[in-house]
Amino acid sequence: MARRPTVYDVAELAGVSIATVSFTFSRPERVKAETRDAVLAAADSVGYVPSASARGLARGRTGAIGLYAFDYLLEPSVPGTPALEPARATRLFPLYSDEVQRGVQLECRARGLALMLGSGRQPDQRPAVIDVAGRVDGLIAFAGAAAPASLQQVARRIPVVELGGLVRGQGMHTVLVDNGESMAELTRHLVSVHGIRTAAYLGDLGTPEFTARWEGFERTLLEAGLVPRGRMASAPGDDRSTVEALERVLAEGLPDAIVCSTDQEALVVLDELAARGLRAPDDVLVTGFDGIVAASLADPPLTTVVQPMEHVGRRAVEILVAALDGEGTVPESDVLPSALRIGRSCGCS
Amino acid sequence: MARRPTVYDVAELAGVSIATVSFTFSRPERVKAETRDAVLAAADSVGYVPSASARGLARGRTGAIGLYAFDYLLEPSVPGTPALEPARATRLFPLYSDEVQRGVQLECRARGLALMLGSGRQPDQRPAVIDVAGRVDGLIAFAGAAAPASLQQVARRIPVVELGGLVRGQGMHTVLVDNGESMAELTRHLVSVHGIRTAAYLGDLGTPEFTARWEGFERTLLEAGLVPRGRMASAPGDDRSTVEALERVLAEGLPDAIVCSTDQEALVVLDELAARGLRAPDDVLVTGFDGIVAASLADPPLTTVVQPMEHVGRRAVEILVAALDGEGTVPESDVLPSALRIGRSCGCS
DNA sequence: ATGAAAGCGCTAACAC
DNA sequence: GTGTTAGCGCTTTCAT
Repeated sequence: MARRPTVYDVAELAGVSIATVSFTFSRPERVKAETRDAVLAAADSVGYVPSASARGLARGRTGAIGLYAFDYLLEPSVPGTPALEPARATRLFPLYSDEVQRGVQLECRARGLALMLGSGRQPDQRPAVIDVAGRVDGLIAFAGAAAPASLQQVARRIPVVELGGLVRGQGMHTVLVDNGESMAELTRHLVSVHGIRTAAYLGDLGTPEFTARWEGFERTLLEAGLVPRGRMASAPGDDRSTVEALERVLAEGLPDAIVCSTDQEALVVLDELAARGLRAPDDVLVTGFDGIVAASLADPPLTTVVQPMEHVGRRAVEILVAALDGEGTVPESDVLPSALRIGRSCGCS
Repeated sequence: MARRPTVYDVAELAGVSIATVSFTFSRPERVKAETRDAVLAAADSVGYVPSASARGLARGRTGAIGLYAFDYLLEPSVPGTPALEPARATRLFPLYSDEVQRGVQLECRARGLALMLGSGRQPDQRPAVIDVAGRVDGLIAFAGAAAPASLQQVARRIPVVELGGLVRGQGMHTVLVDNGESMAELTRHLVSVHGIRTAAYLGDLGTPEFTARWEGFERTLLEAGLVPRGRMASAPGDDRSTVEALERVLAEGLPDAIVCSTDQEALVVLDELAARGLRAPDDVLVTGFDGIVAASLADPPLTTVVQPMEHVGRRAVEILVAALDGEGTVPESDVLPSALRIGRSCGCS
């Protein structure tokens, strides 16, 4: 590849100084029209592509924001071995994080911001989130995707929005839904409309959002005078953990309902129940959380809590931009509305 | 936000030179263990986040690749006015480009590459693709998303993979399917299995891929001794253009089949036919191209050509990486296999 | 309206 | 094994 032409090449060809070249691009109105034309012509003729690295270094800003996400878990751990059967992986796309990412992308496009995507699985030792943070003016991260300590370190330098996270200090913001109350509402539906007496919970406590869901479930059952079975550990994206959790539930005897912390897990549960000759809602009620596309397409369609996923992503960008403009000194924690969506998996017709 | 600590701060605190700090991160094995520990401790304590701009400038490489995509057209042109009714926009996600992007993302993650996302709609005058190109070591672009001239300019400096584009010179690569033959196969199916006599074509000639599709259709009809109706201009993502194209088709009298250049357009056609009391395949056969998720979910499911979208994205990254490693001096044009997928919209049961 | 020059933070020879 | 130092390409005062 040819050496990339620089401002020096353009300046020389146009017969001006590099400062003039720079001004031509950054503040065209400050340059005489004919000078500007000469510079632009020179730039075109040498194929000038400004270096974002140099510009970023000089300006102290990159003009990009970052999105730090989970490693999908769709990548095979052993190359050549699919981590997930293609059919299932395909059926699940787009997941929660994909829909949120879409919102982030759309908002970035609308604002002319470049978006840097990063995720775990970097080969080196430094936390990958630090690497991404070094490339951008502000960072959005899914809670649980990066170590809280790393994120806090980053937040000391650039604004951070942790999706579904806790605000813990300066420069840290968050966008989320009221997970506890949403899960409580869903659980109340099962109790009051479907009269369940026993319910199992499948899920994880790895993030504040997940914890809130479990607590919303537990609290509601207790309020209804029912005794929740203990939580069975299961993680979205790790189907085996979900299957094992389900097996433990079944070993204790079929409950009236199986409440899952995410749609992704609920869909696995539906599949596994079917494989055992059981069917929702006839044999057991099943619910999810998130409102991903696959949830509505499932048979039966999942009863779930729909999160405003695109909106979550857009809002995160808005908060970041405000923070970059200096308005965001105060940590923001934005709670967006979610909605119960009744499918047939809970026994409703 | 506090001033970001630099190598100088870390070096001072650790009592070493900045070179040692640099080596500690880039080649840890070249540094004595205790020195390394001291540096890492110092870095941690000041919250050091290396500047990718400075590193990129010094190294001449950014460690990121770029993906330049269309502006979705889902953004309202007049703020506040949805460009597309939410229901339809949602139903269509993920589109062809989303699935390809997913492949790019997955491959980047697997390789520890950062991914820079860019698209049109930048507020300034310089082509947005130039801006993205300045930020990365290699660029993937959807054909038609950027002006060919800009892309060629970029390709003189960094390797470029134009998805579905033509290879026009050094540093330009492409990944695509055999659009002409695939469309021909689809058309032959309509002719030989369903015995169509008249067929209308809805689509665009804006990219080489689209042109090849039209030609494959036209050629096949002529070979079968049928006279194709002229192509009706319609663009995916611009629903109004598709609706108008359909109106022109209907004004000429209902053909046996309506062949669309993309699933996205075919889905609009199905909707609009329904709105006129017409139904595929009873009143007219309808086909698409791409194999997006919404195509299989449509009623009736679309007969279409399925592109290996995720694979296209992954392959593009592979080509770029090879080119960056210096193996890619020769322009590559990679043709991936596609497959006819029979739905019910063509009249098959 | 334009130019000179001092950085921006890091890397990589090269010297020690 | 570690330090010195010269850039990398651009922006941005400050002069002119």
